[in-house]
Amino acid sequence: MRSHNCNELRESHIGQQVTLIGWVNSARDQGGVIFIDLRDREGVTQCVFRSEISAEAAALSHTLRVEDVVQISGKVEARLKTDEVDTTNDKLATGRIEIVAEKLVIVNKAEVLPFQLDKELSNEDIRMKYRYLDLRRPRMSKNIRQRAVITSAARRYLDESGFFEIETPILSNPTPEGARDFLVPSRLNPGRFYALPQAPQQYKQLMMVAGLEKYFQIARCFRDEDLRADRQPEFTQIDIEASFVGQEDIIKLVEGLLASMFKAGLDIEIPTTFPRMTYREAEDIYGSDKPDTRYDMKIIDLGDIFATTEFKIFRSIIDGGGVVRAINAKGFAGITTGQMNRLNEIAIQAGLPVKTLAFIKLENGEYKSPLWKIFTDAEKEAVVAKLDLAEGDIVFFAAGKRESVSTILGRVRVEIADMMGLVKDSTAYNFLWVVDFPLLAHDEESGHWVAVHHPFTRPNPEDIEKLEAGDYANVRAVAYDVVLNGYELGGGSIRIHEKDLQAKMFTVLGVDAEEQQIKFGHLLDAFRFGAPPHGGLALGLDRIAMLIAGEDSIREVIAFPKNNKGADLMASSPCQIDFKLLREVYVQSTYKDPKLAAPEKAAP
RNA sequence: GGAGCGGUAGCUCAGUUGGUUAGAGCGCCAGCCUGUCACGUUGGAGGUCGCGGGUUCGAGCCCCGUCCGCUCCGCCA
Repeated sequence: MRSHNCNELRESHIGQQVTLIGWVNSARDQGGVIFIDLRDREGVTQCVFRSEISAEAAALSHTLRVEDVVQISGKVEARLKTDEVDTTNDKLATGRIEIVAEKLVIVNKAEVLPFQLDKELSNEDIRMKYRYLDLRRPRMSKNIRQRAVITSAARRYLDESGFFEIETPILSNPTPEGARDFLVPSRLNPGRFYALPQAPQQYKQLMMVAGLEKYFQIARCFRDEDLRADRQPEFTQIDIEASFVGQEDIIKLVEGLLASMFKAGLDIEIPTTFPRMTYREAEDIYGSDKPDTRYDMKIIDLGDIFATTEFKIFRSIIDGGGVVRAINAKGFAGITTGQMNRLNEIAIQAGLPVKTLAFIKLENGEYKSPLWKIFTDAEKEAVVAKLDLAEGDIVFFAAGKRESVSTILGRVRVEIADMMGLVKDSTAYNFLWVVDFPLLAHDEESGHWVAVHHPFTRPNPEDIEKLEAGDYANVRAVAYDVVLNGYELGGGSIRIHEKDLQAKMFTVLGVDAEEQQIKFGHLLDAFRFGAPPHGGLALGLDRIAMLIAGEDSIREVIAFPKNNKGADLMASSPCQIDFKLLREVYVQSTYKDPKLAAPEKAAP
């Protein structure tokens, strides 16, 4: 069908007879001479039609329309370049040659497309409905290719590191205490259901018990939760588990893995030792467990300055074990009213107990602040010094419980960075390990302790006494997240491999012995028969591909993603299921469609 | 479940204080054009202003409701 692809021919091919096949990328009909840019997935090659060469081909070329599939045969010729005329095109890799067409076969005509492939398109409905056309656009085609390349690099790296790629069941059980599950009814077992896996967590641990030692999987995972730009109901993890390893082994492996993926995807060398930060530091300094460290704007604690303050509000908060903290948005004193309102909204949403975010700004040598008249001279001086408050700066304050203040200032920090455009270098990749996550968190709503990572996570051996003593809030886990530019790329932990410790953990989480046996019996049993110490991590492949592609939604790196409501507009899924099909799997719908349920109005 | 932004030609968007026949660019259709590469050029077609109701002499614009999309919070590794 073809002798070369559309990105192959160079000056060295001049004089050769070739056949190309692809899509009409553009047609420039000049009456006597017609230029067709022929495109395949590799690139574009210009083909010229002249009636002197082939009257038949030239006549047919007048009828070509963008996106027709055509086969063109002819001779490779040099494009003319003299002092007077230059017909070469440096924008094309093939721009120094062209095909002088002798034969044209219209393989398949294309109707007029619903949108132009060479223009950006903001209507995501239409993009998704015609996703197969959307994917023809260079940007999307590049994204999908890049994803394939980095996936392949990950496979190669793990393969070379001695990991077996092993598949785990898609039809499995619901995940206790996890996200909502997608359910699949079982026809052979009336009234019973499978669930699609949220992650292959238990299977991979059981593979370690099985003695497979090093496992990975490019694993599809499913969660029935609300969606976001970086969240899809089905997504892909690079899931990794290994035996006889500690945290340092996993960290080293993953640093190398990510380096190989970035090398493959972007041809850049990233440093293979990432900075580390404890969870506590991340929360205190950046107000997030996945801080974006491409810009500074650290949260500063002012507890020492206000330790003995007369200012009643700060006084009572500090006495009550709370904190007073602030961030300095350097050079942002010119903040607009609209931006200020936006920050207030964000702060309130994040839990700010008052209606406005307190600030101090220094403009034209003058301090402006609702707090200024309240602070003593010594406090003013200390605040200015500690926050490095200079001309043109604005400082935002929050006071209250430690966690709440972190959240508020962390969100405000990110928003300010966005408003100020602090991320100037779009090719900056700030990797970071966040370590020493807490093992447990108290869920205010249910009153229970819940696992911060998951219930199989190993408590830090130094904190075992605290676990025994019931001091749950202060038990650290051997758990770690890898973060890039404010996105969590992945997380993992060293696991519990002892039956008794695992049972103890379940008990702390409020799972009694009977329930343990029902839900986790297989795992507890497995741990009785010589389970090796093990641990691992899972990386979000979609997010990595997104960041490498420079996109801000994972939909841009997934061939057929779902929209905000989990729908595929092209295939119209999810769809209604025929009553007969439901009956076969013993499922009865209790849903009443409000549109159908509305009583018919009598015609007038 | 909540908040914000959006929905005007096939696509991207503009549309003033509510006022004549709702505009532009690209695309599309029909011509012209032998060196273009965002080709150029002449002419033309194309609209239920998301949908429903209301206010008004008059609504793309104001009000109420509703649907859809996106972003964020809640939720979620």
